[in-house]
Amino acid sequence: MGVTIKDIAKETGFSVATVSRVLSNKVGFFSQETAAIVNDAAVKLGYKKNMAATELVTQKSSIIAVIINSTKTNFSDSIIAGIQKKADETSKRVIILYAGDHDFSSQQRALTTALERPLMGILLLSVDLFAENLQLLKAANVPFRFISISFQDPELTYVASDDWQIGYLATKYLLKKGHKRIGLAGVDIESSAHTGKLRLDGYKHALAENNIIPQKDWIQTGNYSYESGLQAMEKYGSQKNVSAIITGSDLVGIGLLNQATKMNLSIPSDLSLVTIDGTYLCKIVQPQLTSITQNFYKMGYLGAEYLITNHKQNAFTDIKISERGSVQKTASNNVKNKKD
Amino acid sequence: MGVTIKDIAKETGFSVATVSRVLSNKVGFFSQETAAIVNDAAVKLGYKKNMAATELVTQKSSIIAVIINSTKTNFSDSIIAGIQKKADETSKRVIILYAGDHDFSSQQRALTTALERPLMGILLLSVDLFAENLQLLKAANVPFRFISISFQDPELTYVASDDWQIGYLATKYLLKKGHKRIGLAGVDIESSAHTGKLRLDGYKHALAENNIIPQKDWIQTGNYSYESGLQAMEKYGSQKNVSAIITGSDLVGIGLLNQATKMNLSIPSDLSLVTIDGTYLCKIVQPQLTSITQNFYKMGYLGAEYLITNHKQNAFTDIKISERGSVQKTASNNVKNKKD
DNA sequence: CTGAAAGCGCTTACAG
DNA sequence: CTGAAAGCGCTTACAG
Repeated sequence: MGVTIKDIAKETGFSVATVSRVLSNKVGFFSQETAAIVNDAAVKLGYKKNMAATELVTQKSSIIAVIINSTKTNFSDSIIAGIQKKADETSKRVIILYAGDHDFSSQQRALTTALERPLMGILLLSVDLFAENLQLLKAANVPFRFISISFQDPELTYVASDDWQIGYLATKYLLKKGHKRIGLAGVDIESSAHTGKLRLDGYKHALAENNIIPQKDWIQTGNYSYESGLQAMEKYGSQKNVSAIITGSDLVGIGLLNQATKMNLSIPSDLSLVTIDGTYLCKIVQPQLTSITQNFYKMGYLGAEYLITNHKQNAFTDIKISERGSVQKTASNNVKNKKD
Repeated sequence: MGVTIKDIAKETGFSVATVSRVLSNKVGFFSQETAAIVNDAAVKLGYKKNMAATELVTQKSSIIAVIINSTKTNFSDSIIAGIQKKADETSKRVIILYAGDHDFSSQQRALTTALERPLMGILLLSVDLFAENLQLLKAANVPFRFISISFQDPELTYVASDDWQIGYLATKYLLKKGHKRIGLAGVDIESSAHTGKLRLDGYKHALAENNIIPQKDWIQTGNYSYESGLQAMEKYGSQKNVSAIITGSDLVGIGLLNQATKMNLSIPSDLSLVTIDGTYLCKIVQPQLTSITQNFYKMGYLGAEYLITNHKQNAFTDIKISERGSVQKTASNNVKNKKD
C-alpha cells in the first residue's frame, strides 16, 4: 500500500540496505551524496517508515506508554506535559492509555495494549493496580515506574512527592497559624499505594510534636474525590469540632468548601482549609484555596528521565505552600467553641 | 526474548501455522482438542503476542489513535470514555496522543507517532490542525474524523454538537427569561473550525427573531479559556450593558463569574450566566452554572462507531439545557439600567 | 561506502 | 484439520 524502502531503492538504484542506513541515519555508513539522493527520493515518493517493521526487527521501540486513570485526576495533564518534554528531548514517543476508573478489566486492557508491542517502558500515573494486573506488569519484563504514588514494595519504583512531608508540612503550617483542632479529610488509606497513610502519619507526627492528640472525628478518610469532600464536611458538621482542615486533593477541598457554604460556614472566617495538590482548580473557586502544591510537571519529567536512563532509585519532587485565601490566623477562639 | 509461537509449536508438536490459527482464533481451522493444547501451552509459557509482527503482516491494526490538545479541555475525558466504550465493544484498542497546546511541532509529533504504524483510524478531539499538518493527515490515507468541532471542508468529517443550535438555544432561553441585552463571550471566531462562528450566528439569529440588534460590546470573543472569561467581564464592565451573558465554555463562564464577583456584581441577581459545555465544573462553583450541556460521551461513542464502520456522514449529538443557579428571570428592569 | 542475505514474529493462500 | 512456505518492511552482521 504505502511507499517502502524497496521503492526508494528501485527509484535511486541503491540497495535497500543503503536506503535503510540513510533513512535511519546510521552515520558513517553512507556518503553525503548518497544521503541526499535517498532523502530526496523519500520525500518525493512520500515515504513513511513502518515502525511495526522496525520494532519487529530491532526488538525495541522508542515508545513510552503512559497509563492513567480516566477519573478526574486533574493534575495528569501537567505530569504528561513533563513526560512529553523529556520524551521530546530524547526522541522518544509517548502514547497514553486509559485504565478506567479503578476497574479491573479496563486496567488489564490498558496493560495488554501496551505490552502487546515492543516498548521502551511504562509509566503509571497514580494507577492503583489490582494484584493480578500488577503480576502481569511485573512478569512482562518491561521497565516501568509509578508517578505520583508511592509503595513499600521495593520492586515498585516511583517518582512522587514525599507524602509524609506533605501531611507534616500542612499541619505545621496550620499550627503556626494558631490552629489546634485540625482535621484531615478525603485521603485514601485503604489503597495499596501508601500515599494516604503517609500523609496521615505526617499529620499525626506534627500534631504530636505539639502535644495534640487528634480526636477520632478529625480524620475523615475518602478517595480524593469531590464527593469525599462533601461527605467529610457533613460528618464534621457545623459544630466546628475543628477550626481547620487539610484536604486530600483539590477536589476534596472544593467539595468541602461548597458543603461548608451550604451549612452557612464561611471560609476562612469559620473554617480554614489547606488543600493538597495546588492545581488550577484552587484558583477558580472562591475563595481561592491555599495549597500544598506538588510539582507535577517535574514528576513527569523526572519519571520519564529515570525510565529512559534505567535509573533504579525512587525520587521525590519538591512541594511548597501556596498561600491563597482559605486560611485564617486564629488566636484563642479555638478553645471557646470546643465541644468536648 | 519473549515467548513466540515457535516456542509453542515446539512445545506442542504442532506447526506454527496451526498455533497461529488457534491463537488468533480462526474458527473452523482447528479442532477443539488442538485449541486446548495450544492454549494451555500458551498460558504455561507466558506467551504474549507481538502485535508489531501481526500488524506488519496483516497491514492493518485494531488501534484507534485519539489526538487531543494538552490544554484544559475538561470534557475530553467524557469523549474518551465514549470512544473507549465503543472500542471495547468492537475489540479495538485506543491509544491517546497529546498534540500540545496549539503548537505546530507538537501536533506534527503526535500525527507522526500515529501515522508511523498501521492504524485503524484517527480521531481528533477539538484539535485545530495547522494547514501543513492537515495536509499530512489527508495524505496519509488513513480514515480520520474530528470530534466536537466542525468544518466547512467536506473532506473533514466530524461528530459534534450543532453549534448554531447551541447559540440559538442559549439565546432563546435567555430571551424567554425576559432578558433583552444578551452578551456572548469567549467564543473563538478566528479558528479554522467554525464552531465559534456558528454559535455567533445562532445567537444573532435568535436575537433578530426578537428584533434585537446586538450592540458591538455585547460580543467579546476569546479562546474558550478561563482568562477569556476574566477579560470579557472586564470589558463588559460594571455598568451592566448586558443583563445576561452566554459563555463559550465552562471555564469562560467561571472566569466571568469570578471577575464579576470581584467587581461586586452578584450572579444571578445582577447578571445572568448561561455557559456552553455543562461539564462537572459547572457544579463545583458557586453559584452552579446553568448550561447548554453537550453530550460528550455520545460524541466519542458515535465518532468511534463511524470511524470503525467507515461511515462518511457528519453527525450531531444532542444538546440540552441544564438549569442550575446562574440565571434569573427578569421583567422590565432591563431597560432601566441601559446606558445608551 | 555498498550490497546480498538472513531474520524479526507473525499470517495465510496453497496443497494435502 | 494441518503443515510447508512465502512474505510483510525493515535492520544489520558479513563480505567486499
